[in-house]
Amino acid sequence: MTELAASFKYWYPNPATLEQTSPMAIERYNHRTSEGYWQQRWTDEKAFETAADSARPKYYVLEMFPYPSGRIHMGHVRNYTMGDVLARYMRARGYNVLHPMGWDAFGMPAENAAIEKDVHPKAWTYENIAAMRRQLQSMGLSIDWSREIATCDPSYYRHEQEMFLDFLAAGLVERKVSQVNWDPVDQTVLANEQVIDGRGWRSGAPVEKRELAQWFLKITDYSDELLTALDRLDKWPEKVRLMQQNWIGRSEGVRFRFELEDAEGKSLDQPLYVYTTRHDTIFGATFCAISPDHELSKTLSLRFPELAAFKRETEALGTSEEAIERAEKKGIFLGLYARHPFRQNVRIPVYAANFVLMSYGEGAIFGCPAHDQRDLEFARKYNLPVIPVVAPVAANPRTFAIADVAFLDKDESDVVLINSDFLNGMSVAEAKEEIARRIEARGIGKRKINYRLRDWGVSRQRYWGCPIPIIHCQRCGTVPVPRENLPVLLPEDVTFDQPGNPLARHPTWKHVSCPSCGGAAERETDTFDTFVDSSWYFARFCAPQFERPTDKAAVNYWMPVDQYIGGVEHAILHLLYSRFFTRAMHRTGHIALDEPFASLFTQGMVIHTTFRTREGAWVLPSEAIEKDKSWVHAETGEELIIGPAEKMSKSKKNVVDPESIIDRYGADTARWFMLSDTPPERDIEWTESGVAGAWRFIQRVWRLVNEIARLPADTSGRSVDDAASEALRRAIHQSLHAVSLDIEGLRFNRAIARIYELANALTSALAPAEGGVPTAVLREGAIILVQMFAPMMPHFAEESWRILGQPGLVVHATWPVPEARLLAEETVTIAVQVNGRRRDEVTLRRGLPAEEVESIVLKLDNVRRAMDGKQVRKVIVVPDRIANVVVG
RNA sequence: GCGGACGUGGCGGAACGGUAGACGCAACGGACUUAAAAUCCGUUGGGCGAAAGCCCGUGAGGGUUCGACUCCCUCCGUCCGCACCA
Repeated sequence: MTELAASFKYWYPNPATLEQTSPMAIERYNHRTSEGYWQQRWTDEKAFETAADSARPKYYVLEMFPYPSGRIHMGHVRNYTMGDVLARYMRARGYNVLHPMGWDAFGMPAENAAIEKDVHPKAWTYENIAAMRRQLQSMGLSIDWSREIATCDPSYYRHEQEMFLDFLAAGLVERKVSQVNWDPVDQTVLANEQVIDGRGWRSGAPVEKRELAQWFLKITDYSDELLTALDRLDKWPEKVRLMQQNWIGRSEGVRFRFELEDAEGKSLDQPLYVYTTRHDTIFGATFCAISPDHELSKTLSLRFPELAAFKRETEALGTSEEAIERAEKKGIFLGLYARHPFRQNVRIPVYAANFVLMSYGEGAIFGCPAHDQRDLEFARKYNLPVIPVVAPVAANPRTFAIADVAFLDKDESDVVLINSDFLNGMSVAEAKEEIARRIEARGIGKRKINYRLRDWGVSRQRYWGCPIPIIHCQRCGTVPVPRENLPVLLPEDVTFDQPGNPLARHPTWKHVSCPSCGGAAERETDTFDTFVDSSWYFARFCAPQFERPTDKAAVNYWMPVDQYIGGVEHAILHLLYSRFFTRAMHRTGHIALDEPFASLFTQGMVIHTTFRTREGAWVLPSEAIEKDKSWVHAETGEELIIGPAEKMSKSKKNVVDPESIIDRYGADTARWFMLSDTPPERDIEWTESGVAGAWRFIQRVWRLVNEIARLPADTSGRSVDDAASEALRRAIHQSLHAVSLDIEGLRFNRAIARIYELANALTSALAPAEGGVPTAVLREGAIILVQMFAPMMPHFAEESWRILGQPGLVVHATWPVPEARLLAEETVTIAVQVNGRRRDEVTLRRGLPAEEVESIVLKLDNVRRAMDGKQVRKVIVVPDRIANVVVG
C-alpha cells in the first residue's frame, strides 16, 4: 500500500463531485486513491477469511511461501498473482476458498545478517516479515491473513518438535555417522550447493570431509512408494515427475559376494559384496574395485600407508562436473584376489578405485571393461584384460574386440552373449535371468533393487533453526525431550562474535539433567534443516492456532492442496520432502492422506535485459535510459552494453523493484502485465513498454466503462435481440465461456487476449453515434467484462463495478454463467479447399448435411477456377469445419 | 554420457490433425493539436500484381494424410534437470 493510500481510510472522492467537474470529461483512473481504499474495504469486510464449511465445496490454493528476505521481488509478484487469480475466480464460482500466507522464516541469511550487521536474527526476521507483509498487502492479494504463520515462531516449531518425536517413536528417525562437508573456518556443515570448487562459499576455506553423527529422516523407507505414487499425480507436470523419478533412481540388479584370497591363495574370512545391474557380463569381469571409503580399505590402510593418501586425494577431487570429467580413473592394487563365481581357478585382482562411490550399492563393483566405459579406462591404465561378452548378432565372436569405447548394447534385440560359457547365445535379458537364478541357487547373493535416493540428513550446526528435541546423556544415550517440556525454545541471548554454532557455546542452555536418569546431560545443539519447516506448513494452514500439530477435522476438510504453485527449482527437494513428510504424518496419525498436492503448477522466472558499462560494471535498469535506439547511463551518459535477458538477480543488477512499480503504475497494472502475453510456465521478460501497455489498457477500459455507465437508458428504441445486439451478446457470452475455461486451465495469457478482444468489441459497438446497440446490451457487456478481469485486477474491477452502479462489491459477486443459447452460433464460416489449399470460405447454417455442403462448394467460382477443369475425385466434408475438394 | 522440453512475423506469443500468425508490444502512415504528450483511425510474414488474385512460408530433410505448426523418422540448434549410480 502506498503511504498516500494508507492514509485514506474510507476517504474517497465523491462520485457526485466527480461528475460535477464536467459531464463529459472522464478523469484518469487513479490507482493511488483507489487501491488502498479497496484493500481496506476487503479487510474490513473480512472478505477473505475462511472457515471450514462442509456444506460448500472447498478449494485450497497455495503458492510456495516466501523466505522473508526483506523485500518482495518480481518472482513473488508473478507467483502470488497467479494464485490470487485462481483464488478469486474459485471464490466467485461459489467455492469455499482457502488462500493463506506465511513465512519460511528460519535459515542462514538471518545469521549472516546477525554477523554482518550486528542485529539479532529474530529481530531481523520479524522486521523483514513486517516489511514484506506490507508489500504483499499492497498487491491486493485475497489472502486470509488471520491464518498467517512463521516457521520461526515457537507456536509453529513446537509442533514440528512434537512430530519429530512421533517419527522417532515410529522408527522413521535414525542417528548415524555420515560424511559431511565441513567448513573449518565457519565451523559448520555446508550443503553440497554451498561448496564451490571445493571451498566454502562464505569463508573460501577448503572444505573438509568429516564424519559426523547426524539425525536422519528415513525417506528411503518410502523410496518405492514415492516412486510408484508419481504415476497417480496426473495433475503434476510431467517434467517434475520425471525429475523425481530420476532422483529416486530405481535400478534392478543383483547383490552377491566374491570369495577373497591373498597372493598365496590363502582364503580371507571376509567375502566382498558387490552390486551390479549387468550380471549378464560376469564372464567379462577382469577386476574388482572398492571405494576408498569401503570398510576393507579402512582395514587395509593400516598395511598400505599409500591407501590413506589415495583416499585423501580422491576426496580432494570434488564432485563438480568438470572435476569428474577431468579426473583420471585411478586405483591401488590391494594385494587381494576375488575368485570368479562361475569360472574354476580364475581369480581377478582387487583394487581400491577413485571412481567407486561408497554411497551407492555396496561401495564395491566388479569391473567389466568391455561393457563399461569407466572400467575400460581403468583396465587400459592398469593393463587388465578386456573380454567382450556381448556382441552384435552379426559380429564374429572370435574377432569382436573393444578399442577405446566400451560396447554398450543400446538395442538389446540385436546383441548376443559370447565368451560366456553357459550363457553363450543368450540375449542380455536371458543371461541376466540365468545368472540371477544361479547366484540365488548357490546362496551367494540375491536379486536386489537399489535406489539412488539417500536418507535425509536434517542436522544443521546452526542457530537460527528449530531445535532438535533430544538430550544426550552419557549413561542413557539419546533421550527424547519429554513432551511436557516442549517446546525446546531457542535461547535469545546468543552471540555471533565467533564462528560456529552459538547454541553449542551458550553458557547454560545446553546443560540439562537427563529426563531418564536425572544425571547431567546435554541438549542436542543442532537444529533442523529448514526444509523440515516447509514440509508440513500446508497442513498447519488448515488450523494454524490448533494446540496440536494438526486439527484433523480441518485437515480432512481442506487437504489436499487443490492447486500448488511455485518455482520449478523446488521440483525435487521441497516437493519430495513434503511428499515424504506427509506419509510420515499419515503413519503417525497426524493426517489422513499421502499426497499433499493434488495439482502442481511450476511457473517460469521473471527475466530482464542486463546492462553493463564498458568496464563491465552492472547497471540497474532504472539507471539506464533509451536514447536514439541505444541505451545510456542516466548519470554519466555513457553508452551501455546490452546483454541477454536473464533471471533477475542482485548480482547482475537486472532487477526491477515491485514496490516502485506498484507505486507508479499500481498493483493492478503489475498483476495484469505478469499475466499477459507469456504463458505462465515460461520465463517472462519484464519490459517497460509492456507495463506501460498494461497501464494504457486500464485507462482505455476505464473510459469505456465510464462512457457506458453514463449512457442514457435506451434511446435507440432498438430491441436487444436485433442482429447487432445478438452478435454482440454472442461475443460477450463466448468470451465469458472461454475466459472461464482459460482461468481454470491456468492459461492466463489466453484469458487476457480474450478480454482484450471483448474490450475492443465493446469499444467498437459504443463508437457509432447512430445505429449502435442498446444500452442494456452494452451494460451487460461491461458488467461481464469487469467480472472477468476482477480476479486479475481486483481494485480496478471494484472501481469499475461502482461506476457501473452495481450493488455491493465485485469480490462478493457470483461468476456469471454464459447463456447456452448464445454459445452456439447459428451459422458457421468454413474454409473451402481444393486439394488441401484454401480457395474460398463460405458461411453456412450450422449442422448443414454434408451432401448440401458439397453441392454448395462445388458451385463456388473460386472452387471451379481452382479445379481447372479436372475431375472431382471426392469431396471431404467435416461438418461445420471444412470442405476439401479433391481433384486430379 | 543419461533424461526431458522447445524451435512460428522485428518481439512476446495464438492455432480440437481442418482458413497459420488471434491478442499484445514495437514500427510506420493519418486525424486531433500552435506543438508535444495523450487519444482515435489505419497498415504491418515474404514475393508478384493496378486489382481480383496467385506463389512461398511454422529450424532442415523425409514420411503418414483429402489436409500437418500439430502425428512418425533422421538431422541441426537452444534451454533445463541429473550424472563416475556399477
